[in-house]
Amino acid sequence: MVSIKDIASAAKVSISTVSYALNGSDRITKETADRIQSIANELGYVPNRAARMLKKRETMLVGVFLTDFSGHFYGDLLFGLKEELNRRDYDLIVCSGRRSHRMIPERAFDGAIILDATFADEELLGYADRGHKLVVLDRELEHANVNQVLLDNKAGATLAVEHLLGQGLSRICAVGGPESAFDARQRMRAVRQAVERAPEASLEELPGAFDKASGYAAGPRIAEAAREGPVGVFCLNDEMAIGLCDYLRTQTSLQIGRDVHVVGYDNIELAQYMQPRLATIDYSKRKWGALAAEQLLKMIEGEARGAGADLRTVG
Amino acid sequence: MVSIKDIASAAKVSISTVSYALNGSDRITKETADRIQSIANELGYVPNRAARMLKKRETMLVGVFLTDFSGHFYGDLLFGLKEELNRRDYDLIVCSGRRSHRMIPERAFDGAIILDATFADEELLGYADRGHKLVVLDRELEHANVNQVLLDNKAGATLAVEHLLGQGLSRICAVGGPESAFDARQRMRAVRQAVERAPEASLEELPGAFDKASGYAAGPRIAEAAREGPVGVFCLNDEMAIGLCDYLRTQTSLQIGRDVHVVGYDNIELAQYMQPRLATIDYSKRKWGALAAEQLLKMIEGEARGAGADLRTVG
DNA sequence: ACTATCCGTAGAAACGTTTCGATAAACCGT
DNA sequence: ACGGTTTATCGAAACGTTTCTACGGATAGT
Repeated sequence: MVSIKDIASAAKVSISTVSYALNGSDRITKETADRIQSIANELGYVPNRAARMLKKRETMLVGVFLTDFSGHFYGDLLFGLKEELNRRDYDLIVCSGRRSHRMIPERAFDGAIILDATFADEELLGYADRGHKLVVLDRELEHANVNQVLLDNKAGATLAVEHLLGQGLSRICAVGGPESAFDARQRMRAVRQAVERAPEASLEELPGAFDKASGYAAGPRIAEAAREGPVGVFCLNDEMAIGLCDYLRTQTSLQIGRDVHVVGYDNIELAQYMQPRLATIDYSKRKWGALAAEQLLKMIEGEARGAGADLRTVG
Repeated sequence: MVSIKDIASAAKVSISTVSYALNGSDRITKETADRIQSIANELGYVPNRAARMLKKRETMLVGVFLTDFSGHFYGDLLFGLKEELNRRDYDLIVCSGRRSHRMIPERAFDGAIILDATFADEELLGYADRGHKLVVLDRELEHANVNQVLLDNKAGATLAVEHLLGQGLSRICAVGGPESAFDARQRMRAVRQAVERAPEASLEELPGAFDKASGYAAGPRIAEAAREGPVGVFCLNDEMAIGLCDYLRTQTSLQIGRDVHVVGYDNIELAQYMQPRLATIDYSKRKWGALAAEQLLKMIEGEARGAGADLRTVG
């Protein structure tokens, strides 16, 4: 593999000159710089990322951690993230699985974005304590090295319940999320408040885990409730709503939109292709991603500047 | 950040001893090794990935390149990939976008898996020429450093057409893929052959680009054809099939499954949630991913062994 | 013309590992 | 007790960069 050294000997200059030239330093005359540049191109030189990482102590890489690659949820989010990072000359890397967590302490990137239930809060705090920069998505975590990008879960869940109440439904079911999920707790709290505010509305809470299976599992209880008249169901995310619809359609003769009104949350791509189209709470995932990137870069570059890279002893 | 050096001085041994101990070499006595190990744990030592990459000239990382993160297609594939790689102690990294291509020549990973239309064949061959190991998914590319993992597109497409013919449909439409896509060409060729084999079947080919929009765009022509009796449509992938169904449902009164029979390809997750469920050609994406991983590792590790890592002059 | 200043380039150290070869101590058999 | 072998540890070089400091030559000022 051709290295800076090869260019140096080909151009009959020192390796430092090559380095300066290739990085566009004005210490080098334009002519030598151009000459070196073209020799580098000729030889097909590409800088070695590992060496640069090691020396500069920065990677220009940001990792995003997802619970899994199933992906329905993440397309737009990742798009937003990537765009914003690329604008600032960073690259995005997507990771999943417990194994890959170690890339954080190994300094494989300059910062990480966490949307991954396999990270415990304590684990994240541990990384933050050691100086790693993190952004957590829709999770509560207080630390100088952690930024949070939260959704307005309260507003969204309230909207969902009011949508159901507005259709004249007074018997509301809510299918919840895992106890550990911050956003699930926020949404459910808002549901309770919204139902309480309505004079004669009633609420039944059903357990869930944010996956299709739990929506399906909630089916029987909801079908039973629907025997006594139309019922409004708010599933705390779309996956569960889809699971529920699946149950209702295949295992009962209840009609969605008449006997049972379902509303989900997140507006995943699948939602719009359901028949009938699933009612859901939408928010801009792209913007969410861009915001997360911005928060992370603020921490990364903020420190780089703050550390006084340009301090020099004078006189 | 704590380095091997810190451990060395804490343990009052040389850094080489620490390195050997931490890597489980039998040059070091068990007692010292244990002592060093526990000191490392105490100090919270984590090896620096960049340094190790630089020195060992390997990353234990594999990159997979996708056209975009939209994701419907990739969940299971990535799962299969990741599982297989993890079994062999490699980590998986997902990348997208032209910018990130450069990570290949920069040696950011030991090999890459390409399922990304933004790579031109020549670009890939260029990398391969420089010694980078690649696996291309459903793409034809001959090179010593490139392995291909192909799908049996011919069998799948034949199955799809025969499914339609078997339902008594004799007027077949096929919505194609981009001209540059190898799998699209293979599928379309099989379609033609299958139709020709059927005595009185006719085929109409419509252009497409593997996205929902092109399925939608094919709608008017298909609706027109359906006025003269039921027609069978094979969309060369599910995305287009879904786009077509969307058109038929919203813009016409034709009934899917009666006036128009649609079959797709890939069995993406969305397919099973369509109403009615989309007929499609299924294959194991998980297995596909595992196979790709295996092919790549064979090249990577094959070379490592072949290069005689264990050759030693004796006598 | 002689020193002071500046400018372009070179030299060398450092980043954190791995690993080859060397070295000193301990062991063995006779 | 002595050479020879083994054993545990150490020293140093190397991976490919970046970047601080040094240096020599040209230019400019008086």
